[in-house]
Amino acid sequence: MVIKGSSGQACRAWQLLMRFFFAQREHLPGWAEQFGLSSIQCHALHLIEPDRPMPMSRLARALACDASNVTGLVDRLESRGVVQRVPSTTDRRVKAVGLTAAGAKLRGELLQRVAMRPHPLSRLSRAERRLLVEILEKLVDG
Amino acid sequence: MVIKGSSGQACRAWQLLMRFFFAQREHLPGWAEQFGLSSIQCHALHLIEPDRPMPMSRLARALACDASNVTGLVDRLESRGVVQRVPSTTDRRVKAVGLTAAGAKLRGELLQRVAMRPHPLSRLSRAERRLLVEILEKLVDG
DNA sequence: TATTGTTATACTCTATAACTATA
DNA sequence: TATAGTTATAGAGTATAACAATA
Repeated sequence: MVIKGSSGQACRAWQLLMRFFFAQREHLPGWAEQFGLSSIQCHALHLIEPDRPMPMSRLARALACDASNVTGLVDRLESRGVVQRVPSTTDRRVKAVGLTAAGAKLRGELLQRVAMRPHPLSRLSRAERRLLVEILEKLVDG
Repeated sequence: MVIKGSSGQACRAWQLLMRFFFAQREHLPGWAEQFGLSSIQCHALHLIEPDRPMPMSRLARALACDASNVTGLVDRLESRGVVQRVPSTTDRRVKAVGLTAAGAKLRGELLQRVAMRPHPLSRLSRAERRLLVEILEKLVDG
């Protein structure tokens, strides 16, 4: 596939990042299923820190989706027993989403499993890894 | 967010790649909408090369989804006027998905736009880009 | 018998619009 | 008036199972 535009290397790097993206997109749902969750549910669970309930509206912003979706998403997570709606004490309109004990446990396992996962990265040298981190930080934060 | 397991740097790199993944996941649908397509439809369109119709079953494998989904996906792409089902001459069971003239044009614009997109990558030095490509190749192919 | 594509069905994710209860 | 969350509705992506046509 030949593409014109930009520098050759930047373009190639971008294509590779896209291939990475679609590879993840294919593998993630199967991976998440280990935990009885969809990939977006995993993402939501990882965003909610233990003992720190997050208002639904903030969760919607963090997930970059409409607030109306969060209702159903949280419904499903709640019926799965991993989160719990807790009313705000300061604003009676607000409901926050907090982890249950089971949710905090599951989230821990999930993060642990993610951390153990990067087998392909372990083939990189120490110097390569350091540089990759530097580059990705520029990419993700910028 | 503190995670135990693996080496610190590999873990950090993996977290960054995941952040990249979810950032893309948020931005891609909006980006694809420019073309009147969903992100998966963009992905499919980019997989089908001009003058090279691809059997539905192969497309399903390439998209890593069940064959039954491809029926609807191709229906929508067909009603959008960018692809066309063409019967195989050698096996009367198979239908291949080929680009229409409009589809080939759209695909070209799409790839062009992707190529022009990597602004964050252009901030990298030449050496950084080269190394990033090397590392990503190991990651994606492995 | 096995494979290709389709249909039927069901669930999740997504958006928009209208509604309620609060602020 | 504006905001937080819900509901109703619609469309797209996903899977499984059953089916017809073909190999």
